[in-house]
Amino acid sequence: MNSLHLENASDEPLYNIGMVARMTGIPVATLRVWERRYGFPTAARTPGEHRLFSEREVLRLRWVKAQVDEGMQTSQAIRTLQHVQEEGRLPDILTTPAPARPPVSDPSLSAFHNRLLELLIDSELQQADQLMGEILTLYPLEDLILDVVTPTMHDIGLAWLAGEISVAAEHLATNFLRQHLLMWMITGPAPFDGVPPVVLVCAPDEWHEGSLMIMGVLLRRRRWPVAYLGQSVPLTDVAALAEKIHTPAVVFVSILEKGALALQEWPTYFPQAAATGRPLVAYGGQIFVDRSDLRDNVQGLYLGDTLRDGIEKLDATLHTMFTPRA
Amino acid sequence: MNSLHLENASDEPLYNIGMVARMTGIPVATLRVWERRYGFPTAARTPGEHRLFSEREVLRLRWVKAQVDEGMQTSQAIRTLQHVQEEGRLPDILTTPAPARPPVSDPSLSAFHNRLLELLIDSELQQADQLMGEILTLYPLEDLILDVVTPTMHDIGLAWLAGEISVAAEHLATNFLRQHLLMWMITGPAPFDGVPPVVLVCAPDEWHEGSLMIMGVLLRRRRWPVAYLGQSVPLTDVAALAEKIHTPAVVFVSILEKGALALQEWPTYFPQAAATGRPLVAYGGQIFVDRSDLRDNVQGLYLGDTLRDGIEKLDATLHTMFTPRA
DNA sequence: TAGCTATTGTCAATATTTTGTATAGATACG
DNA sequence: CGTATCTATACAAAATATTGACAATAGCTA
Repeated sequence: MNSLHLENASDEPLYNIGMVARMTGIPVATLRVWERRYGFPTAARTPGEHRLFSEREVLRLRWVKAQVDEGMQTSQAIRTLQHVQEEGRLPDILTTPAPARPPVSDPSLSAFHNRLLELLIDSELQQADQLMGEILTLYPLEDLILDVVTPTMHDIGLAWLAGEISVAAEHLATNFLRQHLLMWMITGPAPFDGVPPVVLVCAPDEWHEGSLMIMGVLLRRRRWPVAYLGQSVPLTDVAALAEKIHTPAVVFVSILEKGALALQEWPTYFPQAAATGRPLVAYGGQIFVDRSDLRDNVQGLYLGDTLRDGIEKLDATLHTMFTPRA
Repeated sequence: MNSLHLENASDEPLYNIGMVARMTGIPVATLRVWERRYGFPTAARTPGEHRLFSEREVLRLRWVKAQVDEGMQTSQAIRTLQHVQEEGRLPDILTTPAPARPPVSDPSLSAFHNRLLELLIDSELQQADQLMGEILTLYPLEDLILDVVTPTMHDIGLAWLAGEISVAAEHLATNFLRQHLLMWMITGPAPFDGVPPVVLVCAPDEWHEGSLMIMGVLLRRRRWPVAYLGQSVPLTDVAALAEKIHTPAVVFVSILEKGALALQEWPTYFPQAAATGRPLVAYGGQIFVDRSDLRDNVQGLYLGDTLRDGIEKLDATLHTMFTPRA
């Protein structure tokens, strides 16, 4: 049993008011007056009536502070917080820049990964949902995806291959993760204005869309609009679509050798892109990591061996080729 | 900048007038004078008589602003909005086309369906997104799904069959709609507390999940938690999962005869459900509409010939069987 | 064309609310 | 004992509410 009880740990009364003021940047007097006027934040009391705030309350305070700093009125921010919590919606850490970004390779993220895997294998969707929400209050979405969702998807695939979980459990878990990824692909920060969407598509004869979806989400988070095609589409059709919408880039992902081989033919269908480099054609996927020889025969930008490398390289390249206006 | 999730617009009074002015670009004084002159927008009040606007009201304001920016008179835009909302019908002003006016979007659902189809076939994702947002300012999500999304999905399937659109365009359009449906399935009002999720799954050997996704969204909108399995899962596995999570109901959908025939066998795998009626087993899908004889050999609750009937019947039955606490 | 009118956004003046901060006396903590 | 925290009250700056007036525009009429 994994011993990570975030719920309990963060509800524990820990910090006195001065500490909280230093942690959040909210003056002591303000904290008190907020409590009196709005009933927020709530705090346990010592026998002598001194306030003790929990970790969770500090997070909520940070969120409210962030909203207020962005111009929202205090009462409104607190109303919104409470409304959002009643609805079970996550506060949009997604739209507001993460304050004081925690270190990237935080060991607790791998603990979250194990916990999420466990919940999904047990088909505990509601708890899994809650866990994702909690992770998002602590870490940016990008880290959640790269360090938690990606390994979890991978492990579920393995468990299914090994016959350790039923088809139903696998479908349920996969759809759970897929739903969240697809949602994140269409929500989030406003996309760059006047930029046509980047085309994301599996290689021909390729049906695994996991890493493609993740690339889609990461691109979208970095404000590139995304046209998600998903599973296997003939290269002719991709080329026609790319030309029609004037896409800045086409991204292919392949897991299987068959798809990688088919990709070698892309310049035949995109002569213009092969000659001029526009639109950008990029590719990646596990098969190119395992079989580096396959990369030699595929033109275009190789996205590197990891998703992290991939999104960095793609984002950087797009930014050098285009200068999107906000 | 605060980005509103159009899909979750609620009636909760949240935003003060200054915030609304920033969100909509309508000056504070104008908002007040509109209220005074036209009775729109409406706003709740704080104990001190300050206005509090809901998200939905912000969306309505955005819609009106868009119409005004396109040249419509303010009073007329507001009249149109109110007319549409109260009677679900267009005022004559719009049905008898104004001479030489820039085209104002026609707020009728079938018109929206055609417009959305057109945009998706042309791969105009951003415009399609905007259109869905507009529709949601005027109609509830349930109408958008049943009267716009469903026929659009259907027509895209037909266009693809007829070879009128490329595989790429079809994938793009389908994924666009799928993304929105899956998002709506995991967002929305807080689900009933303490109720295990309803299991949604395609019949065996059935790969079309369109109407299943729609049922999922509609159920979720009515606050039933949903476990979405999607495509073809063996009945054994479905039964095991259903038992494990103590689901209140299992919903099967089938489009093809093969799936409908396989469904006849479900009582073998769910002896308890067949005997006691718990969990509820319900089914539906186009094949049962076309071939009513197939219904005779499938036990369980038949959901009726339309999605509208289906959700009503399912919701009602679930409510009689269980009394969820809020 | 000139004049009248309805529509519409903006502004001004004054009163009230909201909100952060400051002060004072008492109590708790270590 | 010194410092921190408690409650309660007071106060000033910013935002909002209400009412009435006014200028610009468009459409209509004589």
